[in-house]
Amino acid sequence: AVMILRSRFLDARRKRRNFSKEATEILNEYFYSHLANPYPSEEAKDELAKKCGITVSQVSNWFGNKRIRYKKNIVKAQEEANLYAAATAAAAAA
Amino acid sequence: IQDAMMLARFKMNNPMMEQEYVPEMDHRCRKKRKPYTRYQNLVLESEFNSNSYITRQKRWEISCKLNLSERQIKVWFQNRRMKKKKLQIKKPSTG
DNA sequence: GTCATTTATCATGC
DNA sequence: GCATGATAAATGAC
Repeated sequence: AVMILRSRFLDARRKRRNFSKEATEILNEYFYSHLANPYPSEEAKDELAKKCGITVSQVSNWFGNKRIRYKKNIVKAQEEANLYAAATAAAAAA
Repeated sequence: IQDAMMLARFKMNNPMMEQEYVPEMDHRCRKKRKPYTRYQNLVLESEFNSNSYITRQKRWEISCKLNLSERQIKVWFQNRRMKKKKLQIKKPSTG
């Protein structure tokens, strides 16, 4: 028996509020315009935090989540693309 | 369509997709993150409360008691110290 | 050792 | 019901 009792009942800090549309827009604009290297410097994080009205830690959190979740979607799309690629290759060979 | 172009551009050069161009793929052997139990956290927090830096001896003891590797104990204390620092910056009053 | 990350999980918003 | 922000394990650079 795996009784995984967790000490989450003391985690009242996980109070989360969505960012404003403007902030999300600014962050997304930076992310997609730096897609080849979506790792903002500390200075860039400071500026983004000021523009978005959030903390630098929140900016780091946002980019961390954005990178991993974007990559996951890309991986799924890649599998799909490979599937289609294999099908078209088989069709071409035949 | 448009996704294919974006995908191609993404795969071209991106540090996020290291597995695309790194021959030796050590990233796939990465240990899956597994949350610790309430008891494990209680023991670890208790020890951290007495000392933020754990000794080799106590690390071995706790490792046996909690069925965790010494490396996991070490990493837990490292992360816990970072957490403490972040909390102190957040609320410096009577930290 | 610190510290910015990756990744999974958690907790909430809607 | 997932999207999203925050946190907890785990890795790697330095």
